[in-house]
Amino acid sequence: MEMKKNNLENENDDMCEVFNSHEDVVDRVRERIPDEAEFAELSEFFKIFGNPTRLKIISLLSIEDLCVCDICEALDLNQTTVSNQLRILRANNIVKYQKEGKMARYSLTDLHIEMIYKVGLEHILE
Amino acid sequence: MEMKKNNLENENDDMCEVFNSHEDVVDRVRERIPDEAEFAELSEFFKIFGNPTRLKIISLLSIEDLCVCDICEALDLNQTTVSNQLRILRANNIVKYQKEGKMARYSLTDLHIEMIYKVGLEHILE
DNA sequence: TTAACATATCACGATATCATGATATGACAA
DNA sequence: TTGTCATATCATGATATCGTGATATGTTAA
Repeated sequence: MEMKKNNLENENDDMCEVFNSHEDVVDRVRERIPDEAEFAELSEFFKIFGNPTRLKIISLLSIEDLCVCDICEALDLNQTTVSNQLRILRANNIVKYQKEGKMARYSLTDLHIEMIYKVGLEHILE
Repeated sequence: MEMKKNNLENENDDMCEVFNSHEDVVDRVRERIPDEAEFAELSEFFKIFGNPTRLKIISLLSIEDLCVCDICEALDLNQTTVSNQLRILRANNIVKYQKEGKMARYSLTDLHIEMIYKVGLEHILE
């Protein structure tokens, strides 16, 4: 049992016992993934895309920059809902805005956002 | 007020009143976004990425295909947790698997998954 | 058979997230 | 300085999601 650890190619490839599962494979992949903090940050980031209201806002802003009341009207949502979701989008660096008098004109932070949205849409449409 | 509806270029571009917000803009973007059902499906899809355990699994599988117990060990997570998350990933068409005797070897469904994961990671790392 | 192992499902209490009503802020016009 | 409009924040109850213990299923070897 102990000997097997040092084999680069494990001949008994179907074996997967609790204290000796494919160790070489496990060690190899473990080194190549991000750390705990990065996974936490990344999941917070993706969580933002997991809400239809926020996706709708992202979808609109991928077409053109808009003020809050235009977003409300285009989506037929009340102002509180939109404003709350915009706050979350802002806090997570997904949208930015520019004040223009009374108005606030929102836009997507960068192209990553649009790419993620579009690849996701492509995926669900097969 | 009523006349303004038909202007292609609205001269008073800063106006944004409740019943007459930039109508041309609103109408234009409203037509170009997905429908309610697609937003619902897309948000369910992205929700999957919004959990660190699932992201870790996706991250591992973007390196190579793995069986359940290797995932458990590489991530130091108990079997129930991994198996439950794999079920969710399967149900959402994010991973697939192949039975090999007692084992189940998991892999990512397609390249969209890897792309979304990697663009997201790029985004948070600036 | 029986045992051991790999994996899956069920049930549950703790926690997080949602949309929204009430209310606040801040800009402009009268 | 008062009113109105655009937007933001706060508080809340309903709902969803999380990780996990207990348990079930299915495969292989003895």
